[in-house]
Amino acid sequence: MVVTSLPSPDRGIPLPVLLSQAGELARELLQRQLASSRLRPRHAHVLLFLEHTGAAGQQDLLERLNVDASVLVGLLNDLEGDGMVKRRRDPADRRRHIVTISEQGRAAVAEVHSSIDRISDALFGSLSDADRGHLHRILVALTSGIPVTPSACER
Amino acid sequence: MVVTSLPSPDRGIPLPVLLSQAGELARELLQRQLASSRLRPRHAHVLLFLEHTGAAGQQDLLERLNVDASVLVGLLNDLEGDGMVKRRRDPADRRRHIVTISEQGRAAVAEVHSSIDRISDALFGSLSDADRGHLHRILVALTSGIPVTPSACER
DNA sequence: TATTGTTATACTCTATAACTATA
DNA sequence: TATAGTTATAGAGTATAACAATA
Repeated sequence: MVVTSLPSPDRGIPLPVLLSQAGELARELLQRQLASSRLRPRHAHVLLFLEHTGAAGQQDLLERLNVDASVLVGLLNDLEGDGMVKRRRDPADRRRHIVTISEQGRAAVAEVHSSIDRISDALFGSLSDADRGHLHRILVALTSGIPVTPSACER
Repeated sequence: MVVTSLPSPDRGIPLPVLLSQAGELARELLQRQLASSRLRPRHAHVLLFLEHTGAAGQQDLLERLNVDASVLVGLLNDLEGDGMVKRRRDPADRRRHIVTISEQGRAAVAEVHSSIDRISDALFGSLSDADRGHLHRILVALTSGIPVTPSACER
């Protein structure tokens, strides 16, 4: 008997695919948990980033959050309309907007942390503290590599 | 001086948010790497799942891949149109479709593995083998919990 | 001429509801 | 009556391109 194609060894679901699927899972839970507020996951990301940077230019934000400039404009319009962030011109370079988080924004981000604590249990409840630590350390390493340069994966 | 609101302790970016962002990163790289073929990430997910199950009902697929039934129909139409999967009625329950992967589908999924190997290096190149192992084990644990029950995160 | 931010628009992805056929 | 699959359609999310202001 001639075997025309070798049976492919089952390598299982590859790591990047698992990561993508787990990320969707986390995003979905977060979205559902935030639904009661008027925040979507991206809004939460902006607030969380501003919480520990205090202020940032829009370029910084879109690079770190990996969103398009036009998308960020919409997010900031929403957040500014609700008084959670403020935009002001950078005196040193009047093209730039410096985005800051307001007191109201800090209050909202505290709620976000509470929401996230709840889904953390649902997501990571089965993980040991050590595993949570591992995961956190690894993900920080991965996401600190953002933004993705298009050339990063071209052969 | 009266402090009207306590300075919120910076807890950093929470784990579910990091996971969501890392997942988007992986998804984006995968999408870019698959762009040369006619496959999108979801198509690849279907093929990868069928590769190691051989055959599955559409209900199994949509639960495992966490996609809507109508979305799955479109994906399978694409894949079947390209001869990568086949649908046949389940004789035991003629409502069900049993989906199988074809030889051509197995060839395509081999290409997918190659594509993924390339982005794996870009994504996880900075990680030790031990960390990759940790991550794999943890993500398998997380994604095996799919599907998400809506009640899972409701207080 | 390049960069920051904005707007308008088109495209993709996904979810919802109604439908067919089988059980 | 309930379930598997399909279709059509609307909504959300995102990217693209043209623009204004500033460097």
